[in-house]
Amino acid sequence: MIVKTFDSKKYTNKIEKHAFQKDLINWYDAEKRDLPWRADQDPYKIWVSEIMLQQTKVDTVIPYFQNFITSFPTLNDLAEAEEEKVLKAWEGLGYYSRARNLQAAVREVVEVYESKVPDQPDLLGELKGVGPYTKGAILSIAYEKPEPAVDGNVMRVFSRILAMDDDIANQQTRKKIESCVTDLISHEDPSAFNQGLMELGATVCTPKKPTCLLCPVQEHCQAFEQGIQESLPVKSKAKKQKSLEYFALVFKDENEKYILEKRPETGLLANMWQFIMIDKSEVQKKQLPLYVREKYGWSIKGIKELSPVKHVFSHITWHLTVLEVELEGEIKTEAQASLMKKEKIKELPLPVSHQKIFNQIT
DNA sequence: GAATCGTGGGA
DNA sequence: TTCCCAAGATT
Repeated sequence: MIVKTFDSKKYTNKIEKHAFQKDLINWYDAEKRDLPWRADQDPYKIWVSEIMLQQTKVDTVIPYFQNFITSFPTLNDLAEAEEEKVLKAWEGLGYYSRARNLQAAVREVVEVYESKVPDQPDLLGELKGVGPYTKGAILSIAYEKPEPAVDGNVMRVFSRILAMDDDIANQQTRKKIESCVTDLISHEDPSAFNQGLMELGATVCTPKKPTCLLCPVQEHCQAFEQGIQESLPVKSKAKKQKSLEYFALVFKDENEKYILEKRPETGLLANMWQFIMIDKSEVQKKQLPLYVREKYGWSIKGIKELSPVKHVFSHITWHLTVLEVELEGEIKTEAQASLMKKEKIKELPLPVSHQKIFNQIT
């Protein structure tokens, strides 16, 4: 059997390890930003912050983190909370499965590990939503264990430090860089080492126009030495996204009540609430009254067209034609749909696209 | 391995 | 406008 091996030493041997560690950690200790999740080493709070920070900027996360910890101060509080309250606290942050996975994992920690976040890599990595990066982040930051925590920042920083031209869009590259970090990580302060790499990537070793003149590890950087820092890391481009068109129907009855439905528990915007959507390819606007009568059994008194909503996701763009539809008679809603007043809607977790619709309701 | 899964901000 | 980007994980 042939096993492909990656010789990380081929890269990391070029680095003066202890000087690199010292320069990075001293810089981090002096320059690190004062962020709310750096107030203490509570594994639960570190965990929450790391999940929120996935693919999300620090400035965006700060208020969500503050509110989340106020609402769910401890692991047990989160375990006992209603899922809908958790989703509401996550509303607007995106990637909502993060919130559901976090709560599921926290419940497992309560039941299986007596409410103590595991400090063993294998056990921690089995929890829902805890992948290679988050596992390493919790272990190093909360438990001072010398484990790699390789995110986009670290891949960029290491691509430059080591002058690696591997495509960072390739999954395999993360594993290679994990090996390199394992070679170089400080065993005296793995937390400052890992966070220092990320802090450096976020503030100095930026994707475009890195400020190498301010870099604490400039003298250790192979890319800077070769003058190729602007062309690293190599990253292949994502393909173009699809476009989908829907009617978004704001059904309203005689008592100023609106009809919303809960989305399926898997897939896009799982378990979030929304106004009823109909794929435009299924029905034309003229046919709507007939369609609504056949599918829902409701009679339409009048239709008013509101402003269209365009919403861009990572891989899809929604074009929503928004229609406020007055219904007559008594309304019976199906299992997953509910009739409710505006005040009630405000308590439900809505994706941003449907907040845009809600904000148009008079 | 490639797709899926959100959102807001900046160049 | 359009594109890229941000402390990734899951399927």
